[in-house]
Amino acid sequence: MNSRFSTAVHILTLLASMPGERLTSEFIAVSVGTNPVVIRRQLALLRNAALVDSKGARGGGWVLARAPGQIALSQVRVALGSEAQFRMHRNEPHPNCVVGQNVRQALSHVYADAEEAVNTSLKGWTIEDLLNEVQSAARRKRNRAKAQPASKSGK
Amino acid sequence: MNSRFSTAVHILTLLASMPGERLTSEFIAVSVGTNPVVIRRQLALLRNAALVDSKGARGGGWVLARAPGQIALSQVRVALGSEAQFRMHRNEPHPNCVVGQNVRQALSHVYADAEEAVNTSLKGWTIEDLLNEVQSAARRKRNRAKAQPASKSGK
DNA sequence: TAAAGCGACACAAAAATTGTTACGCTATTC
DNA sequence: GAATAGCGTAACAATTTTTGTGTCGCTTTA
Repeated sequence: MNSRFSTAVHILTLLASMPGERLTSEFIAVSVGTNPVVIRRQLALLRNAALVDSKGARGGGWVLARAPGQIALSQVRVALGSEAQFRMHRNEPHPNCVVGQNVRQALSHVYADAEEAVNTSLKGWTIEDLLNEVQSAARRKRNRAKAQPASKSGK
Repeated sequence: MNSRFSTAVHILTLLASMPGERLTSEFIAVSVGTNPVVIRRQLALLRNAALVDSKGARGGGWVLARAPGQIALSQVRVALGSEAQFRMHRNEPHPNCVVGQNVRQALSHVYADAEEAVNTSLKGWTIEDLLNEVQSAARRKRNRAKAQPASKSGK
């Protein structure tokens, strides 16, 4: 299942946090804690959806293709093609089993409904929202650390 | 990824299609096309949620614990504990990366929202609905076959 | 013209899921 | 009351999916 979506949001938020700068896949990979090729794979999909822009060669790298507030998480989801939260079981049912022969089709309606619900939900969040949450969480941590310089050198 | 949910719905629909009868895990396994132990694993979870009832020993087997119209797919989902459609990436982010250190927490809000949306959607479907869909699909196929006894002996 | 970066593919490693075997326990049935 | 059908469960094997790596070519900037 898809931790890919999580990674993609992570990357986009990172790009949003350093506006204007072109980040290389290697830099991103170090921040995220994985391999540059993994990053490129993800970003290639996001580029197809016109969410990011890449430039090869020296001085190249990645930037957001639009304002963070204009990137809804539903778009990210679609871009990744990760719309398969539900998955059919692929067993060969017994030929005489009426249920087995037809349940998948019935389920596909259910799943289409659920997908739509998820999408609607994700439409309510943008990369800007995420960045804000991340930054205020970081601020809270800093304040807490300053208030109680308890453990290691108040860092 | 969870094709488990699909399997569980399949099983429940099968039980609903033969009301009153206790089906053995082996019978179900043959219908579904898998191993009895796999079936039991699933049904054990559904039993914990009081959706089905089992009886061991001779003459034993499984039945629905309530009317098919009283089993919502959201309950099935909860019973299976399959509420992890989204998964966090588990890479160790760089210690200095503010985004990496906080994005998971931010995402957890997003995911909680989405889960709720899915649940609401699944509440709208019951096993009875599925059974009806399955049965009318089967009926349609039969009629089509009768209308054009084209291929193999009009079967 | 050399180096930095992306693009893409093939392959390796790891993780998660699914299937299988085996054995104990319980309640029927004869 | 003994044999048998069937669940309960755990351990293990096989498969599938996901993630990570290595490599090499191409492009652009310095």
